[in-house]
Amino acid sequence: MTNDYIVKPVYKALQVLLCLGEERREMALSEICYRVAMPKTTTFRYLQTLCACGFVTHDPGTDLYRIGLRLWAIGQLAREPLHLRETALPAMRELRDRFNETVNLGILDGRDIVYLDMVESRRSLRMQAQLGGRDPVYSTALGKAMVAFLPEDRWPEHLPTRLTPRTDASHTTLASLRDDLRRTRERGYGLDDGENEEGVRCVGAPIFDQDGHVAAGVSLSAPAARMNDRALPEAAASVIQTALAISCRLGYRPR
Amino acid sequence: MTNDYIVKPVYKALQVLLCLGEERREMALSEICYRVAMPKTTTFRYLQTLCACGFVTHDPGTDLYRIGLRLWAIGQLAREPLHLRETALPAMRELRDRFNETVNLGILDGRDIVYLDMVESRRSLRMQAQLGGRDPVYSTALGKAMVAFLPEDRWPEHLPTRLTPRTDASHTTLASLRDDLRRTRERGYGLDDGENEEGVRCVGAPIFDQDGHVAAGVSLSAPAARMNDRALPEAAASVIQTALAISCRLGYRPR
DNA sequence: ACTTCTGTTTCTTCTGGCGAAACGCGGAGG
DNA sequence: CCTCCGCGTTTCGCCAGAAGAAACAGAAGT
Repeated sequence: MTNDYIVKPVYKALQVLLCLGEERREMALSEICYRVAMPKTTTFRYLQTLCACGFVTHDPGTDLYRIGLRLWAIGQLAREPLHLRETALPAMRELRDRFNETVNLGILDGRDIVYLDMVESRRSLRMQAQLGGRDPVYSTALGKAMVAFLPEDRWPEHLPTRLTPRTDASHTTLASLRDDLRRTRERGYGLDDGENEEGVRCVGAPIFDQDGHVAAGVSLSAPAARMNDRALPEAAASVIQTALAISCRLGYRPR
Repeated sequence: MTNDYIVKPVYKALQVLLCLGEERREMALSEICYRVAMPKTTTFRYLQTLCACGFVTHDPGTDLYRIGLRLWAIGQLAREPLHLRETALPAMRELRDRFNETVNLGILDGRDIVYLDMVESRRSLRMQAQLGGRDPVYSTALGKAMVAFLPEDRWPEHLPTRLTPRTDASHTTLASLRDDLRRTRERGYGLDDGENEEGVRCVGAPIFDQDGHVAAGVSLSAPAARMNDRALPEAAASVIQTALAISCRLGYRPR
């Protein structure tokens, strides 16, 4: 079965929907059509159709569009990540309570990670990702931890062809990124050392399912001042331990 | 501006998506195409397209489809009902705490209500709607409370042309339903007396926005044994009071 | 073996998706 | 005042591809 069955108008309209959904704010027609690189007329029609179905809401006062009620509702009802979240939550809480830093659960989606759940530090200064939000695989500990444990011939599926550094610490070449992934695999955890956001350190480890495949990842994030080089080894070991505990609850059997 | 801009394939694919979303379980191709009343080939293509974009996930083992990660993620990020929920929540909690029964917040969406938020009773036997879930306007106190305060020429937008009773207590004719709506408007609250679910009573009142338009509704639900005819007047008065408090926080000015 | 049901593929018709261009409006600047 | 620009909305005609009937392939049951 190949991809011969893509209905082009549907595919393109869904890109419009994704654009609005990921932007997380109201957008104007011009901005949307620029973002999705489609002619204005086409984008306009898709938006009208999306509005007719309740997936998008148009504010006639401002002429801005935003995600609509029906999409919100379906999103609340969707069971997609439910089992994983429930399974991971107890161990995530333990990890959070041990370090009083934020713990994230995420999975791979193309070249991004998507945050499935998070258990936040109780401190004022804490990491706060968005449930359902995304970050690039290559600049996050979560992303690197998951990809590193995939077969190498599957890495290109999750890595960009060109790197857009998010900070001064981000990787700028694919070669250095692949080295980092190999290091990640050897030591068992991925490290985001200010690559996704300046001043933030993050340690991530992969979660395996019952077939031994990478199912998700769990990470501990903190301000760099609190996760310095002395604190890192213990944090890394605990993240690995947490990921393993969750994996076993998913049916994974370590060899 | 009329509805001359509907892109048919997009519209139809979104009906497939709505079908899957509202069903809340995995479905097979045959069942979906029966539900949306489309030819198998067409439905199959739409599903492939929806899968390609991550809105639907196909399980190759079972050949079943379900709502996919990307739709879940957008649903979590969507801000659609956020302001209403935040505004209503404190008053809803007070109402719940006063009666120790479940309080629901919902809005109109076509002929249904959609549950935006809920604050649940702490008792074992309690009402439990689904966040993002739907019920028909005509059989719910929430629905009736909201529609009753719309101009009557807008009632047909929200009422079915033919009634499908959900219980023995449900309305069976449009005439009796319209009488109920007029009564609702006179007394200020809608009553679901076992019409949506047997043995459940529910009182609902409309929430108005700053322009005096119906924005939402709030309701108190309980097992009928606990909300008998002696308890009903006080509950109704409190629900009306809560709705008014929320309305004022939304900028509504009572006359 | 045959039947039934499922999902997948093929082929041809003609609908309507598509986008360039035009239109209308409001705001900013000279 | 006028002109320009940028926005969203509308028009028009071509041909790409959406559409669906029919066939195919496989699995399960009798």
